[in-house]
Amino acid sequence: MPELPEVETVRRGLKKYILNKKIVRITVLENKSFQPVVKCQKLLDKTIRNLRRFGKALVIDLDNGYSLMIHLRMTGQLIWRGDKGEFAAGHPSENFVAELPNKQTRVIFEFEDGKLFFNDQRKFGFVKLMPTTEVENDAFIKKLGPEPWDMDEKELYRRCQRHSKALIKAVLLNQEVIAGLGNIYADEALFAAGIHPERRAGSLSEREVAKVLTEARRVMEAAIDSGGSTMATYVKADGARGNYLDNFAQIFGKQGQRCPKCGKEIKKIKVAGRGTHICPHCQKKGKHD
DNA sequence: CTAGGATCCTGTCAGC
DNA sequence: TGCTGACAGGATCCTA
Repeated sequence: MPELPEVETVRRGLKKYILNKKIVRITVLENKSFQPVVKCQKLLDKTIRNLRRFGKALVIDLDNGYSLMIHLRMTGQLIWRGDKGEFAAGHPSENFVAELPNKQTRVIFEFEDGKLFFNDQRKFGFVKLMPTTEVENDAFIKKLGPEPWDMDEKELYRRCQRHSKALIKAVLLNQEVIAGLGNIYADEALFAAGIHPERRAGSLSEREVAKVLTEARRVMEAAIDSGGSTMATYVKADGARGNYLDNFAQIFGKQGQRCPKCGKEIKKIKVAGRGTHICPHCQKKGKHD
């Protein structure tokens, strides 16, 4: 998915088009994607009052005391097609420029001046309707760790010590430890910090943990800063996949290419069940400081 | 309690 | 061409 920077890009982009707008029609094409589907008509004639983000979850507050929590998981996308513009973000694919709805479209929210499509190839993502007062009690949101900017390096170090036997990459992917990092930004942050993803979290020094946190913030800030315009460019382009990531990433998806720091070959390995990109020269397993 | 693997689902790609 | 297995920007459930 869509990690924190992409969800933030969705939030900012959608806000321009749907804030204070009324939902005039709702179509659920895949029941699994809207929970609970029997209540979907509660959205009818309701107005969007706020868009919030909790880690990788987007929350849309309505004016009737209800909220929509949207999680894009691996392949979710939110695509706006309106009279006054288009916007697409989430998992990049040809859907960004395709005719919609299509067979990956799960939910359609219609407004007076446009349509919002929730597309999701693998159906892991979902839209969940709940009272606004219940959002912060939602199991996922309740367990969520602090945002990278809301915790200091000592706090992250403490959390690494608590999961001392786990691999550092697994710890960074754990949303209860720190909110928002996914497979791309975990690899990017570890590469930038010069830390091998298979190091045990408890083996990192305070200084190494501080470096990881600093780099995680830096790569995510950079992605958010470039996200909006890059996505807009992407939509207008030919739909060829991957421009955004290819331009942004230093290490992710770059296996076989040369490390930007030392020039040696970037490798792809499996860590914590996920494809993981490293420079074996710059990220050594035994390295301590 | 933690750590690690299987699982949900659709689609694409490499290799035979 | 058709088949097979691996893999995918995530999180949860189950087991040890």
